[in-house]
Amino acid sequence: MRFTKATNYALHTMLTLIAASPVTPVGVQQLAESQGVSPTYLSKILTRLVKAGMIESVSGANGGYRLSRKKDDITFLDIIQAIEGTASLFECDFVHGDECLIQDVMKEAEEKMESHLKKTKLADIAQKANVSLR
Amino acid sequence: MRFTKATNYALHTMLTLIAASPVTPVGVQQLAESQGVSPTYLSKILTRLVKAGMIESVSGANGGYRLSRKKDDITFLDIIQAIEGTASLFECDFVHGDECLIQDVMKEAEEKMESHLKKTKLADIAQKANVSLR
DNA sequence: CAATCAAGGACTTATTATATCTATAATATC
DNA sequence: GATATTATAGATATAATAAGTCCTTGATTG
Ligand code: SF4
Ligand code: SF4
Repeated sequence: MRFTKATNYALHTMLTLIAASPVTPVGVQQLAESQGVSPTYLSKILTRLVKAGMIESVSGANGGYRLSRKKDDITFLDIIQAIEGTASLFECDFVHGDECLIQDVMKEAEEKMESHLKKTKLADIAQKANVSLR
Repeated sequence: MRFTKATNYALHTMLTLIAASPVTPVGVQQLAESQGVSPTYLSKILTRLVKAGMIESVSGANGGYRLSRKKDDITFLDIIQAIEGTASLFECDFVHGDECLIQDVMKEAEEKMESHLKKTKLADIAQKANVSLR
C-alpha cells in the first residue's frame, strides 16, 4: 500500500498554484512540464481537484487552473482524499456484529494519520519554502 | 491505497494462533478454511510471518504454525509491516535537498498511524472477544 | 516406508495505476 | 466570425501490483 503518484502530482501542483497568482490561471502544459508528467494525464488529475472545489479551471486561450478557495483552507487531507478517495484503508467483506475490534484498531490508526494531514495546511509549507521542482 | 487482503489474512490468522495452544501447532488447512482462502496462498503469507520471527512452523504430520514470541510482544504494526513492508507510504523519486517539507508532513502523518498500531497489541483484542470467523 | 505437512519456485489471472489518443466544448484574440 | 488555445471526457492501451494456482522438494510423524 502506497500513495499513488497522482497524489504526488496533485500536491505539487497545488503548491505551485498557491505560490502563483490567484487571478491569472496557470496552464496544465506548464504544470506538467515542471513535474515531468504528461499534460493530458495531469489534466485528468486536476479535474478531480476542480470537482472537489479546491481549484477552478479556465477554458480557452490563456486558460488554466487557479485556486478557488483561500489558501489557508486547503489541507493535505483535502487533496489526498480528492485523489485517493475517502474509503477506509482497511476493508473487510464480512460484518461480524456491529463492532469489530480489528476494524476499530485499524480505523483509529487511520484517523491518527488523517488528523495530522487535516491540521497541516498546504500554505504552511508553501511559504516556508518555495518548492522548486526538478 | 489500501491495505492488502494478505494483511487481513495475517491479522486473522494471528488472532487464531494467539487463542490457540502455544504448543500444538495449527495446520494451514484449518486456518485457511476458516477464512475462506486457499491453503497454498495463506501458506505464502504465513511464511513471511515466520521469517519475521513472530510464528514458527512445524513440518510433517500434525505440523502447522504456532506462536514463537510471547503474545504480549506482538503488535498490529509488527504484522502489518511483515506483510506490507516498511517502506514509506509516500515515495518521491527526486531528492530536493536534504529535507523536503512535503515528505516531512507525509512521514509524520504516517508515524502517527504507526504509533497507534505499535502500541496496540494483538493480545489486547484477542482476549476481549474471541473472534469467530465467517 | 507411507502419509502428512510447510517452503518455495514458476506460473496465471485479476485488479489497479498510469498513462495516451481523440473528439468536444469553451474562451480569447485577431 | 474565424482561428488558435485550452480544459473536459470517453475510449483505449500499457505497466505494475495483488491475488491466487500448481507442482516439486524436503521435513516429520507414526
Ligand atoms: S472480525 Fe472484523 S475484520 Fe475480521 S472478518 Fe469479522 S468483521 Fe472483518
Ligand atoms: S519537493 Fe519533496 S516531494 Fe516534491 S519532488 Fe522534491 S523531494 Fe520530492
